[in-house]
Amino acid sequence: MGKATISDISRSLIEIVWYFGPKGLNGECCKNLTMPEFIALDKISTTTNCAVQDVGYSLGFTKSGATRIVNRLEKKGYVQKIKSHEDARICCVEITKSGERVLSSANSRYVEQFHTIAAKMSDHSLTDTVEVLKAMAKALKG
Amino acid sequence: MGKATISDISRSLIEIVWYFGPKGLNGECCKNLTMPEFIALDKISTTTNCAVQDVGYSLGFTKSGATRIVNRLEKKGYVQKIKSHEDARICCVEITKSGERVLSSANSRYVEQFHTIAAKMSDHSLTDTVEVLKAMAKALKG
DNA sequence: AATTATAGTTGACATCGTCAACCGAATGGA
DNA sequence: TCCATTCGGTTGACGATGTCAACTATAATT
Repeated sequence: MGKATISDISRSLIEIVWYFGPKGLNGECCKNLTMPEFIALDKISTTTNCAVQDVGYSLGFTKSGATRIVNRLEKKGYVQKIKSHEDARICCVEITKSGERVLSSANSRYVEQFHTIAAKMSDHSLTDTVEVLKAMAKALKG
Repeated sequence: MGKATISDISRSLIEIVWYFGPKGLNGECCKNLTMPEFIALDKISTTTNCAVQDVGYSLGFTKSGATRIVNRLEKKGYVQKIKSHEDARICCVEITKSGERVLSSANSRYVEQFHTIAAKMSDHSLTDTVEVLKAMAKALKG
């Protein structure tokens, strides 16, 4: 038996990340929406005049990768690209009605998954758990 | 401006997952080790007579995918495959010295990243945060 | 002994993101 | 004003990664 080389916190974090990440949840947050698409769609829905590159920034993709993921979302009918009036180089990406439905549905499913897990954490209240995760997410940006 | 369609907890969880996941941390937990490889290596290092499929199970991969990731690790010199004596169909995957070094190094880097974030969470002690994450990881398996 | 189940491998394939080269539009200094 | 540069976006070629289905070999069952 090899000794357990990695620490508890690493393993816990990785398990969480793997479970809620791109490969977990059957590889899709929602029917027809991968995790990066989920993130992109959220970014688009909360950003006015969202340029293609803005999507790339929030995902850590190159501008090429940004174009590709936006195109995929467009093909699925969840967003549309509109040339900016102020600057003709920029494409403003906007979420469609269909996109909003899918985003909302993905969110529900994601939250539901989280609640299922949180319900099993007998030593921690849902509120506490949520607070820690929110604080952690906030710390990522600081 | 589209209304923010998704809930805080979804967004927080996703941000964490994205940051500590396959795409975050420069796409590699450690030089020359992707996130699935990290997980596989940990599984291998803590499992006696680890079959190729066992690696697949812990990642949620098909047996084909398991073969491929083990082969990749073997090519990098981090594991070796040994035919089982009891059952000639089974390949026991074992971590090498080099593999242990890399795993340990990836772990350090991962823990360090976590501590950097945790240090910024002024409202939550490191201990509390760790406890919540451990409990959450445990709940995933229950 | 013949059938069936299991572990693993492999070829063909789809997905996805990067890199580098490119286009067109904006901008700024001579 | 003209030209060089910068900037947003797109595209072709590519590499990485995982699945599916077909296959081999070994074990277990009947």
